[in-house]
Amino acid sequence: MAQRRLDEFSYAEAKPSEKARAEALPFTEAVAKERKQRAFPPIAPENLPPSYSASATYDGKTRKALIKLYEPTSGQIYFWYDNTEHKPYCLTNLSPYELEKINRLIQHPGFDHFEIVEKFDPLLNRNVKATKVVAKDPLAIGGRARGCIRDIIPEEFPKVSETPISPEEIKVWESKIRYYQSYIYDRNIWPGMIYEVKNANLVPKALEEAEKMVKHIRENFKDATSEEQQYIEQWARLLEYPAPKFRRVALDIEVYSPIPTRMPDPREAAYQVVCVSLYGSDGQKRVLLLKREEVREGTERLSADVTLEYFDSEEKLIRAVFDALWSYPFVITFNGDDFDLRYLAHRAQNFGFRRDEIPIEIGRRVCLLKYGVHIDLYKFFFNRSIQIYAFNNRYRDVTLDDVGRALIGMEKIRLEKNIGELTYTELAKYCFRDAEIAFKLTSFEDDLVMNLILVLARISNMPMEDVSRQGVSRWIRNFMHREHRRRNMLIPNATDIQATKGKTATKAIIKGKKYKGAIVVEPVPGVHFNVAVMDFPSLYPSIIKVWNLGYQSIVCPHPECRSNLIPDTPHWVCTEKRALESLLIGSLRDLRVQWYKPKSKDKTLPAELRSWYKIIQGAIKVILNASYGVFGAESFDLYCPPVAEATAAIGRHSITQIINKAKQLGIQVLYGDTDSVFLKNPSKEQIKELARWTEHELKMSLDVDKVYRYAVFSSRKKNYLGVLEDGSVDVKGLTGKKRHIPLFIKKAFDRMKERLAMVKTPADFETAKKDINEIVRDCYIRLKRREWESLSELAFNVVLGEELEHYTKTTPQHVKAAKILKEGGMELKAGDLISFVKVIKEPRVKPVELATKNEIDVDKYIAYLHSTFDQVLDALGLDFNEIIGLTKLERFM
DNA sequence: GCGGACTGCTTACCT
DNA sequence: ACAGGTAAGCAGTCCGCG
Repeated sequence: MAQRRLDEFSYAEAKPSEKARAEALPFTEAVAKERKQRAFPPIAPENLPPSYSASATYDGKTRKALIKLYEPTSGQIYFWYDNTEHKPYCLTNLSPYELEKINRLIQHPGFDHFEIVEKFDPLLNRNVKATKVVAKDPLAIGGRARGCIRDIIPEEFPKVSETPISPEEIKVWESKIRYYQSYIYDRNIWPGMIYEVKNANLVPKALEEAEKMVKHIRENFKDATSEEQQYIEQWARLLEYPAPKFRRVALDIEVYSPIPTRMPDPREAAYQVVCVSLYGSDGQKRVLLLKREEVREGTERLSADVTLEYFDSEEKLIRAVFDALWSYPFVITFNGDDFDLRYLAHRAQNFGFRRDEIPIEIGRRVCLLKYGVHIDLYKFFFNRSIQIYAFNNRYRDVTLDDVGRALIGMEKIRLEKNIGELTYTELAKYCFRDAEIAFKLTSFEDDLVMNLILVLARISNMPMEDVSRQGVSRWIRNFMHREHRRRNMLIPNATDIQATKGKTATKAIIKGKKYKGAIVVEPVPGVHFNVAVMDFPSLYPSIIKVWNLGYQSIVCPHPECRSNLIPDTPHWVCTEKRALESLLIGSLRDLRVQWYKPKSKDKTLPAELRSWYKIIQGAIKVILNASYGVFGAESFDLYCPPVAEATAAIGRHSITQIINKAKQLGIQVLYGDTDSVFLKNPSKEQIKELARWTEHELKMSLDVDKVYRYAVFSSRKKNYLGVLEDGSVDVKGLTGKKRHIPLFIKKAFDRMKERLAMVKTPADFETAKKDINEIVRDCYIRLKRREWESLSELAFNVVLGEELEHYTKTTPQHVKAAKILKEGGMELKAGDLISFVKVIKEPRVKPVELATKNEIDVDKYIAYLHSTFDQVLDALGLDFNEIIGLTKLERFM
């Protein structure tokens, strides 16, 4: 099969045009002048070469939806305005005749007209007539101000109705969808995909190579139903079209602060912007410095390719920064929404800049750009799903320093002085480094982050700004909404889904939870050689697919479906109509498991394509991982707890059946959690038979995920250690891997881990045990003798989960330490990491920087060492106290 | 008035 | 603002005990 390379598409490679080349030149007056002359808005010409729909928004001036197109050859953004007279609307079950009686509606300045439409109601399972209430602008439908159309209808109609009617009977649908989203659903515009402007119309650009691939992929799914194939094709198209090179600049600003520990308030913007760094993908590396009398020139230099520009007025400096913000299609910041861009915008306002001179649109929670697309990496990396599933928890604090260190091995420059006391070059270096880290966070591994955002924008149908800021439940909601519109289905209100399908029936094990979750099998303690771990790839998405789960299909209105019961629940599921979720999630799962995952590991493919496939499969993984949970999340627009409950129940049922079958086949099951079984020394035939049986009986695949040379189980669930064939060690749940424990203990644990990795046979264990004894004893003795390198090795590092005042029920140790820090004048907020050591004196804890060697409560640390090692020692037949006892003897001798 | 048993809170982890 | 299940340590409470 012929594989195409991404760069075979000529426009995918940025070939600098004359204009783009000018961008790469050092900053000159001429360049500045040319930029100032650039027209705004940059309206797309009658005919525009292939461009990416990077963003969508509503333009208040023209009252039109607006698509921001990124043309990668020139590296410019072009605006394409709607030319189809599309208008904002919502839907209601009242007739135009009834609605006409509502004076406040008819006289609303934003009201336009009514239309009668027929839609499929997924809760009633039939077509219904509805009235489309069309407005002149989006705020008329549902603005923040009171008195918008969506509120007027249920408020006023009971007053004017001839027959009594309660507000609950009056339905208003789809009034909370953002207008530009509504627009791109209705006009079938796919964010992140490629379009041309032809005769002023926006036309999708078909790429022959990509289409060939899409067809090829579809043909690989012969067993799927034609409906499923259609969806597989739709997803594959979104994923196969190439990504552009993103011309972009990373920006970071430094502001003078009279109180060095306090961040200046970006809403007041009361203090000077003293330095701004710009790090561009086009090679421009600029540091803009404000000349100040008190500052000396430093002796350190920045590298030769960085230009230092000095400004005698702050206003001019800000204008120079704004020039960049008017010209780059993508702007990268770390926390720009809440600081950098917000500060610059307000500072400019304070200077009296005209509105049209400021390139920033200040929102309540975000700061967007009038010209290009602003990506705030803080928001992106803060996203839990991104943190856990896309980056495997490699960073822990969402700070530029920690994310930079974890992902690209770059740290912030540590300052020993306050911003106000730095020399020019110290300041420049510090500020420039931040911009450099921010930029490189988007460029490492072939622009992984930019491409990931692009892929997610395509899957979720969201502008790049939104997808990079919002959570996974919004991504899923949006592609669900899009499909409702595409199929002419009414998008139900959350309250109506809940009223018809809201009840759960199982009892959760954890107090306060809504329903029962997964099964964890009691482990068989001890050391076991040759352990095969078999699991269901994407169990819950598979269940959603195979069992046709969705809010429509669960507890459907058909009497004949009532016997199609879900095990362990009173719920039944529809046998007649395929649920949207089942199709969308199921097809996405199949595509990942059967296509993108294997392709991302296929060494015969070119490296560049492989890395693109890696990004794709990672993006799908993030979405699939959340696809079950969202149904149990109240915040999700299609919240439907019985769907989540059913999914978990089928999961329990499936794994229970596997365990029974395994036993029946004579395989010992050592452990299992949710979707996995750990099998002791199974034969090839046994594995094959179990997989065959599962495929046949459960209609789901069961794979060998990995084989441990040996695994060590304690008696605790979610706690084990496994050594793979290649000698790498999986540690799961053990205290020794938890990130809050003192480094001192962690180091000893890691030594033990390394030693265990060397064990190949049961016989090897004997010497290994002796060495492990030694490791534990050594650690114990060093603690007793207070021989540690520094106190920070003894620090527990615990995240402050809440604001300090919020701890009212109890005062945990890290909060006690935090309170001591606060007394010393430290500013602390939720999310901060507290480092403390355990000391003898009340309150038994102290922030690490305030403690001294002799006040350490050594016995507490020994107790902690004990419990940490016990998790492994008891499985190895070793005893902590015996190890320590030996030591006592030795010390006597 | 004290200590052990117990519950609840909090964090970090697993799938 | 995806879910529930598990481990661990500590804070706080209750109850019995002449």
